[in-house]
Amino acid sequence: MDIRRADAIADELEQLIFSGEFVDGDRLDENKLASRFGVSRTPVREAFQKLSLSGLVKQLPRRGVFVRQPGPVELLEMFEVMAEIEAICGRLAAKRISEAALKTLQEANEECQKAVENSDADAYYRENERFHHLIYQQSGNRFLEQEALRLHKRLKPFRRIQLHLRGRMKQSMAEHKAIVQALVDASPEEAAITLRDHVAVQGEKFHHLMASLKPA
Amino acid sequence: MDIRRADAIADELEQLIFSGEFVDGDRLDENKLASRFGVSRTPVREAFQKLSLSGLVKQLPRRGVFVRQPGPVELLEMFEVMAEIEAICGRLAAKRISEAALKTLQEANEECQKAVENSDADAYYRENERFHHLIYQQSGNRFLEQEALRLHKRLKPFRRIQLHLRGRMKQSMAEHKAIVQALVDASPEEAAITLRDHVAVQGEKFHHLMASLKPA
DNA sequence: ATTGGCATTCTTGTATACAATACACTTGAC
DNA sequence: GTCAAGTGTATTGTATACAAGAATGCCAAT
Repeated sequence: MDIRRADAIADELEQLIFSGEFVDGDRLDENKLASRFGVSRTPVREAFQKLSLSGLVKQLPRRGVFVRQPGPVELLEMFEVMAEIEAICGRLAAKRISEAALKTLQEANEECQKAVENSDADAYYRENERFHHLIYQQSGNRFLEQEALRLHKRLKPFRRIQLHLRGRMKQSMAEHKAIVQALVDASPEEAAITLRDHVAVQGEKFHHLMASLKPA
Repeated sequence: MDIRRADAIADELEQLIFSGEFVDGDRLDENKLASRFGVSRTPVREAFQKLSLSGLVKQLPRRGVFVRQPGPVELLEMFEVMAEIEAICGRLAAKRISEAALKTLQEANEECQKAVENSDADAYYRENERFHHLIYQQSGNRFLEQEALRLHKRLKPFRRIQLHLRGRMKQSMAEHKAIVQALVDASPEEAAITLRDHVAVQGEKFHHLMASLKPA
């Protein structure tokens, strides 16, 4: 086990919420979770603190903690913000990216391409993530990078779903090409726009997907 | 005292760090703070969790928690992000702001003007905050609003300092006018640019201030 | 039958006790 | 005299014990 169990438990709980074991509105029982993880309530409570700050759970005083999954509206809002954040990263990266990083970015993109050809969704997902993280990094603003990573992580489970939509991976690749081109050309506004659209479309796809599932 | 002392302690510690009682690198002693607040270590530790997630302190496992004030570089990065976030709020608000909110915004701005005429820095600070919060709100994106508020709060102690620079309030007012005009005109890009510059200049001013103080 | 009040029980929030690790100081050897 | 190793102390991390508030169920009254 880890040195600091409270942190490990926070991660595990996060996974459990992402995986759907706990859904919106569920109360997280301190005692049950404590015995489940084989620890006392103390580290479980410390984990709750962390989760509540990330927004995954909500603490009602003297009532307990409840998992709080974003609804369709909030999700759309989050994707909108993600799109804008990535646009900022792109705008700054276009001005600041190094030649070496540009090369690495192109490599990551080629790996994406290969994954598309092999219809390997997992590989695509992995390389796509690397692609985006590189752009965050090349914004040259560590604070921005951290914020982007935070939000990216938060949207992870929702982004994954819409990857399996027909033709999405191919379309996404075309968008990547445009993004790389903008960075090569060192045109900040083009990079911002292409990245914004690239992410915004994810939000919209997801929204459509939700809408088509809801009436059922 | 409050019902939930851990939260109250988190707030108090935040204030203590902002006020400068604890400076960068200081170790926060659980026992000392516990007896200082008249509680046990438990609520103090819970408060630490919160603070570490906001980035005000850093937890080294088995070593303790240390206050972590951003250095000049990180501060500049944070202001850069704040500028971009506000630009986004402005762009969206220009499209979505209601007539009523526009009126309220103009009122807040007039209060700012009065404060400038009276050389009332406190009043200016208060109304300026209201002005910006209104724009966050009128972005029509609650999630974005929350994020903007979070960062705004984080930068509070640093923004306050540079308000006392000569002529800053007057210049700031001119910028406010341009922002309001852009929102009235419903021109998203103009709103984005004016807001970005308005905030970015704060970061630069602060940076200059720091630079002029550092050699001492 | 439904509603209001009381009591019981369960859960959260805090305090204290215990365990384990890191730091400091001392002591001894080279 | 300096460095290293070991012991002791202090501090963190976890478990348990206790206190206070909230939820639930039961009983009575309308």
